[in-house]
Amino acid sequence: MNPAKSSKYHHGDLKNCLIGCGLEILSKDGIQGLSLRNVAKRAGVSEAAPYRHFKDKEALIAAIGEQGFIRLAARLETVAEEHSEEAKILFFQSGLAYVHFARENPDAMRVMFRFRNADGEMEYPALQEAVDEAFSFLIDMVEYCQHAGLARPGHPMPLALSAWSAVHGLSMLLIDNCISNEVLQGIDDQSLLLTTLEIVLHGWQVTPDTL
Amino acid sequence: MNPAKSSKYHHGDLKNCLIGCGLEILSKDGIQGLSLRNVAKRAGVSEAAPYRHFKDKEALIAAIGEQGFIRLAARLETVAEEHSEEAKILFFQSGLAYVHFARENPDAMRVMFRFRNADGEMEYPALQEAVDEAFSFLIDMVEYCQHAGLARPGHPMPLALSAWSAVHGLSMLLIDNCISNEVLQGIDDQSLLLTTLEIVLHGWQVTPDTL
DNA sequence: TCTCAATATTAACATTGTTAACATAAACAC
DNA sequence: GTGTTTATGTTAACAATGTTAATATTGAGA
Repeated sequence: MNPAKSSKYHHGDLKNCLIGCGLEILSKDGIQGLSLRNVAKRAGVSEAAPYRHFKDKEALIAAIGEQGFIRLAARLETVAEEHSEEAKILFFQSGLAYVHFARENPDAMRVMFRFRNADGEMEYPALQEAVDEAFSFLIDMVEYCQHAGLARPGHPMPLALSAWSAVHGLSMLLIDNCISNEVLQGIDDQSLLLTTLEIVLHGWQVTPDTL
Repeated sequence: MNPAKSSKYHHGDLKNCLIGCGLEILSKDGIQGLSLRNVAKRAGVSEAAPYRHFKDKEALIAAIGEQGFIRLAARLETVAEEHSEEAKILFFQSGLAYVHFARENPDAMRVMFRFRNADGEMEYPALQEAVDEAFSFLIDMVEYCQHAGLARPGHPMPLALSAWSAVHGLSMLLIDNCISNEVLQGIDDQSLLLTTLEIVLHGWQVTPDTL
């Protein structure tokens, strides 16, 4: 009578399986198609099974977001390893990697940045750690550029946030399809991205007293 | 028997009323609290009444997003009128206005940028017009800066998109509370915003052959 | 005044998040 | 091994929500 008696009653690794299934559904049908029941069905368990591993739907989405940050951080790490010899190239390749990740995982990207409440409190410490790791990579890169003379000395934080803002903003505008073909008018978005990065890098050399 | 017989059976301006009520709920309870039934209840009509004015929930949200863009465009227009004498001041004030708008209307902001499908097609022409108006303001500002010698000459589009990316990205990171107090370490976010704008403006002077 | 289109209501249905009550199996004490 | 406990899973039910069908009310124009 039971349709899947061959599989164990206890899944074994349901938690990670649910995260994986959630990611697949997110890629295929977007956030709209991501229901707990869908995820459970894809994982081959009953509709209430996820509640043994996640407090509620938001907690599952947070775990999916965490996975996203881990993958983004890993990608940036790879870039850092491959381009550690030249600060300028590292800067551009990092920015490219960020935007490419966003375009390849648009729904994951939207999910990743949705988990702080109004007080700035983070309810999901694991997600926070994943964010921190990605952010510390950014700070390292800024300091590397400072040592290489590509950026003005001083506190790296404002420089880091300006670069993050630019690549994050461009990523969001691209995945939200806000930059339409009519707007681009023949400019391909690869060169658009390079121009934006170029502008930020050049701007990094300005000293604060310019204001 | 009818609880509100005093009010007319026909509302008169239900469409705009629903948009207004939707905006209020969005500001108060966020996107989570925005259900069609909630909006209808606040407008004092039955749960199915909205369907005489909007195809579905998404269409109502699109109308709310349109309102958001109209308000943003109006705010930028005001800035343009007040600071038309000095390109540099116009640039900074525009950026400040964009980010302040986002921080004052975080949920509206998230809703505004959610309405293009995967093909880049916009299903809501009225929303598209509101976006175009805000974007044309941006182009005007870039050209003004070019004439004032603040930005390199040439196609204004890449410059416009770099600035949009920076202020949009910073807005999103701020309203998503991604820039925590530990990260800021005493840097107030007003100066953070100014630094980012300053970096973009300085970067605008670089010529493309720098690459 | 009569008719019709616009607009609103009520009732119903499917989907979904969530919980309670119960079932199964793995881990562990004896 | 045997029995107990704990972790993990299932089924059934409920409330909230988006949506539609059938119906009612009203305003506008012939």
